[in-house]
Amino acid sequence: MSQGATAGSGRVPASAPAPGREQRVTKQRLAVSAALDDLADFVSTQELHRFLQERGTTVSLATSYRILQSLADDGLVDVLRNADGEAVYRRCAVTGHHHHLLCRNCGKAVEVEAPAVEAWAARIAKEHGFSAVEHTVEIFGLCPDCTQLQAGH
Amino acid sequence: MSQGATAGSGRVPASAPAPGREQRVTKQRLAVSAALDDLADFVSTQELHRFLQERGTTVSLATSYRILQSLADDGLVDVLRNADGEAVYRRCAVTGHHHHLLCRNCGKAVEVEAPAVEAWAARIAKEHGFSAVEHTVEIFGLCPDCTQLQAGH
DNA sequence: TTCACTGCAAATGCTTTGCAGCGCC
DNA sequence: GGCGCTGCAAAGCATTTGCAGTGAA
Repeated sequence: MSQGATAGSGRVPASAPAPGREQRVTKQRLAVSAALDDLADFVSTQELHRFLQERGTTVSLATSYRILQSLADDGLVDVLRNADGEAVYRRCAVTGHHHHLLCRNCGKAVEVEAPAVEAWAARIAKEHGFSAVEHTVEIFGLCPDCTQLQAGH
Repeated sequence: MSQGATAGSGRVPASAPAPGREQRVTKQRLAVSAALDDLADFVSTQELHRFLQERGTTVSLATSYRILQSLADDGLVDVLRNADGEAVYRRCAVTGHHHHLLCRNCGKAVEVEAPAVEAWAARIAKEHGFSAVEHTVEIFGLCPDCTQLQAGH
């Protein structure tokens, strides 16, 4: 609690993500980006690193962590936590801000948008005088498939 | 990712949790249970352990982890992951569902209700065929006091 | 040439586990 | 009296970070 919030990325939420923040295009960055495209599903840093090794591309583990965090900070990928508490990333299908509907059994994730919730969060924060606001919204449940399995049990 | 539930506990999912699985009533177990009642909200094991220490009850950190996992295995508490990937627990039967507006600087928390959000979450889940739904909503920002401090800086 | 990006390895911090003693049943 | 539960300390792991060399612009 004391080491607060920062929602995954160990970065100070400097309110403005610096627009002119250029990023050098390196072999490693391209490799990670390409891997995310190919995987097209949530992967942990460890998994992505293993994938790159098998593919023959060499990117050190530390660098994998750094690139993934960087991408997440820039909003280019989605960050979530799997059941083991590891951070998992996936290329954003939707570029805008959105939330997730997660199956607590199989891990399936559905992206959902919630303009109403965004507005609500902004209003509540304003009413209480809060600034530099961010929010997280996650819905957990059993997806249709897992619901059936449970019922059959 | 592939392995559901057990969330971190290196425990074999023995399919049937053995009905007669008796649990000895120890001072520590009672202390943890009482603490969960008093906190009545999601706490990480570390937080709960700190809380117990401040309260004067002595329960080792390792034991806190064991008891919390045990309770979770028996379905007596809810388990979730916070933004930092730590496991957070909460007593199941919650009276009065609500969310929080948190200051990321001083930790101040304001409880807020959001009937509109509850309804939205339920609807979204239903649309996607999800059952046994729960959700978490947290808003992070700088409280009025901390906003001023930042501005003055 | 400059300075961000990398790789390596050590460090960090949460969580788990082995082992011996204690206390609930 | 037996055996599960505790505490302590060491081990395990994912993730982060310091530092010096490399390469993109």
